[in-house]
Amino acid sequence: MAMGKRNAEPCCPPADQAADLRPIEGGAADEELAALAKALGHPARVQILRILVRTSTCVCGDIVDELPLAQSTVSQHLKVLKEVGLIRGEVDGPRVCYCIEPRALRRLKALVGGL
Amino acid sequence: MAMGKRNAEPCCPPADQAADLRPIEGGAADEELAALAKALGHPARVQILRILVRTSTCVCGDIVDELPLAQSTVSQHLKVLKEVGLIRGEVDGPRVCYCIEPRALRRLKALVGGL
DNA sequence: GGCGCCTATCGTCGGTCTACGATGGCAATG
DNA sequence: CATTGCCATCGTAGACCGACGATAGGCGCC
Repeated sequence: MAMGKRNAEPCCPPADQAADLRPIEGGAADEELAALAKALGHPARVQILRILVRTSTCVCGDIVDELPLAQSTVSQHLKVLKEVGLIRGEVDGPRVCYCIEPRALRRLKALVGGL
Repeated sequence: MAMGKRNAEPCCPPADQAADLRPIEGGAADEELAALAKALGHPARVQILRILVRTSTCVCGDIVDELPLAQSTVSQHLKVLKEVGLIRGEVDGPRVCYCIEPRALRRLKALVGGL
């Protein structure tokens, strides 16, 4: 099992289209938007997010090469994005594949759009 | 002069509808989005922004009363929002009126929507 | 089994943020 | 002219963030 398969979608979510029912304003929404915005509040993380959105598939070990930062620093930025739920990381054999979490991205757009 | 006048628009921008021509992606856009997002990355600032958007007119001295923070702290949050251009503050006699900057808000929505 | 690659985590240092009280400036009021 | 109200700024203390090197762990390969 688990031969060298590393093509398109070993981890990307299956395009769920369920609408988000949480409110778009109020105290809880304020804190949620603030948390998401804080995660975006760094150029490197914006860049990482863009890379993941652009490829529209999971990216494994190539993210470090795209940024002028040390490997540990990139790992921490990935951790921040993962903690707010904007990205997902799954182990695919020897490497870890990161992909975007479309629901969280839609949620962010909804919260910002609701301003 | 200047009796209790504090109604609609002593400072609010005249609803300019000029489209923003700056690019929505690339290195400069990344830093711009990161700066805007960092300014939003605090619940108090999200709340302030919502207050200004809700009233859709300038708010003078009532912002401090809406938040559970000291006056100096609120002033600093206002300064952060002003430095990224999301809000505008103009002196109106004895008090200072804050209002939202629709262009910056539209720019933020465009940048987030462009993800 | 041992080696090498890739990633996460730890520890640390310097810088920034957040919160507050205290202080100072400015305009209107008395 | 003195006072009052409103806001900005300063100074400070504690918490957090961003960056890095060093270290540890998991997996494939020889």
